[in-house]
Amino acid sequence: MDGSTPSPARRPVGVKLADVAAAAGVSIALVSRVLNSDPAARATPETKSRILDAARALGYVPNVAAKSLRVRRNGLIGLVVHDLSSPIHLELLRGARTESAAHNYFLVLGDVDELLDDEEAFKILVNGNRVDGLIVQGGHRGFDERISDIADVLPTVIVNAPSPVERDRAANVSPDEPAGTRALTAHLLSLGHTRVGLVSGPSDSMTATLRERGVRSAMADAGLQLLERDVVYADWSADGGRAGLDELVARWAGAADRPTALIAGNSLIGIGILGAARSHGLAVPDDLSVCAVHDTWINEHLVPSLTAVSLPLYEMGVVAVRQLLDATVPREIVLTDPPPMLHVRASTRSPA
Amino acid sequence: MDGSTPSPARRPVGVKLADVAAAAGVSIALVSRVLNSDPAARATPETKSRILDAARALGYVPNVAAKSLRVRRNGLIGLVVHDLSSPIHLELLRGARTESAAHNYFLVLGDVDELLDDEEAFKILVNGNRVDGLIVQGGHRGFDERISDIADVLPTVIVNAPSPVERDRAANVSPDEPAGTRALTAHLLSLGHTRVGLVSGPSDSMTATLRERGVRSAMADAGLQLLERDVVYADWSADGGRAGLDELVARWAGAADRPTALIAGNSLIGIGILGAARSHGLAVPDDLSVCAVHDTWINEHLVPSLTAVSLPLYEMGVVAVRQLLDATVPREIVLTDPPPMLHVRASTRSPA
DNA sequence: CTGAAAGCGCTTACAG
DNA sequence: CTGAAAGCGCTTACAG
Repeated sequence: MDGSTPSPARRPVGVKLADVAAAAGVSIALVSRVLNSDPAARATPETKSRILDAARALGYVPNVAAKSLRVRRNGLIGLVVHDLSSPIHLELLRGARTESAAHNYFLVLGDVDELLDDEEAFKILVNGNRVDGLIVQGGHRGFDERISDIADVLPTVIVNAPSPVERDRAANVSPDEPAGTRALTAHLLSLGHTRVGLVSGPSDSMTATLRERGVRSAMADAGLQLLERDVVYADWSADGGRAGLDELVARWAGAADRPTALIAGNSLIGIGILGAARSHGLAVPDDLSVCAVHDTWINEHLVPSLTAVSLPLYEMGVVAVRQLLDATVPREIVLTDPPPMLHVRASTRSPA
Repeated sequence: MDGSTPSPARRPVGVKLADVAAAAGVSIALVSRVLNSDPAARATPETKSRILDAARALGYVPNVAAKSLRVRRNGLIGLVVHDLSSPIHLELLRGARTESAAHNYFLVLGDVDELLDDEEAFKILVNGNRVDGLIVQGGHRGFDERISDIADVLPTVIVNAPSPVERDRAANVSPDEPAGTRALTAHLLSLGHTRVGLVSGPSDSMTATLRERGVRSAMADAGLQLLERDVVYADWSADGGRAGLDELVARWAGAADRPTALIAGNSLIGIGILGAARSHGLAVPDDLSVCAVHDTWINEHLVPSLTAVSLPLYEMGVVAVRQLLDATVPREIVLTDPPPMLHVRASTRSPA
């Protein structure tokens, strides 16, 4: 709630239960029961429809504050993410929003960094009965530590990245990360590449670790391995991808041999690699194949268009909401369905 | 509020005013006054700090439902947009979110299409005292008609596109659209182009009309004009941009002359044009300069990188929230500050 | 200045 | 089965 700020003009009070009751000539208790289709309420069909008609005629809509004060539930789910400008979070957001709507819930938006900065906002959101539950995006250095405080007081679902909270206190919903990079690696191997490099996310990121694991496992399956000198860690950004390739190219300078294909830890890194490759005079895919985790609409429009694997991020939002609303016990869910889907585009081909 | 769906486990009730009052040995009325820094409450400094200490020690956070039932205000602003996946809406969302947070308000998300489909959700959001006010994105065929219903009961700010609602009932915040395309046009003219084409948005879009007007006015200033055969209308999408260029190229087939530069109605259209140009064997910028409205991070990474003008969308979100929270009278605000900013990149150059 | 009390609009045991 | 009444946790005239 606010405190400091002037407020919008107060609205006129709307139609309330008492108005409907008066119009229908019954008690407000009965109206409440009928409107909430309480099975105990067995008013005659005629009375029932009189109530329903009156409610409709008056345009009755329950006052959400009064209702939630009574039932201790307010129809709001908090969604707390890292960075709204990433296309990744958008898919999550869309999934969560659609599923919430299907349950007549609305989504309240929070931003990790802001919540860390503004303790008051944090408390209002978490302790003020502001929301019925919270979906938080894990994998943020500073915020991960606070998740446990949240889980103390609110049903909590951590999405996107495993977090340090004990398994029985918060649910966890994440994509099958290794499966995604496994699919990318298998694709490259099937093209005939035998030496594959990785521009990973930050080395302390659990998500990055899982993705790297997928690459390693697919390589191992083929009797190959990911060489240490073919792996570099970078920010989850285009600049990170650019710096990552710069670093690899520097390593290649004195070497006899180099990878013929690169996997990017996410699509932003992939975009950065594409740009950096041009700077270094490396033609993609002729000199170097490139592919990335996350399929966003932009991949299609890059030059060359970017081969990528899509993770079920929309579904992650959907499942997170379901877990919050339906589940009785916190669970750890790895989304294996739909499986990661490979979108082959122009940035990958057989090695020269 | 929900009705149909099982709900998350009820949380234990938290610390309430009565607990603080008991701990401090005063009435709950006094606690309420001190905590809300009611100037009338002149408890001795000692009492005051006893209250404050007790509240802090117990971790008191006001119950938002009870509070809003009393004061008829709930600290929530609804933001209703067309399509969450567009980078344009994201900037608006970010601005609105940040400014809301500064006022201790949270944002509740709505989707235009979904609200049109789900009348119940619409009523809860609009009539159920769910939010204190609504920021809606104008320019949506179906939804624009509903805005007037909303403005009847809720403080309303229309952003992004002028809407048919009478000026005194809803505020209006939009960028200076003509100024944006004027800047693009002036840029092209300064490069030496004299015939400029336009792949506009839909012909029935007010935003598209305003942007077209900017092009015309800048051309007129230079004693030139935008020819009808150089204008084509398209969806606000990459596919639209692609179709737009296809159409223009078809027109050029039999013609002696054609534009040497194209302005795209938005960045998605611009991206589509870039792709279509490649298909048609047109080199950008050598054969054709291309630039667009809206500067998003992706423009930098396209090939060639895309010259664009940025509109103050973040600021639009900020101003919309301020208008909602502070203003006493609905206003029509055209954002002239910051002015549209031109980002010159590789997609524009002097004609051959 | 402070406290007791009313009341915001609902739901839900509890009687009848 | 239905209604009268209590109560959810606050704020705010109204007395004192």
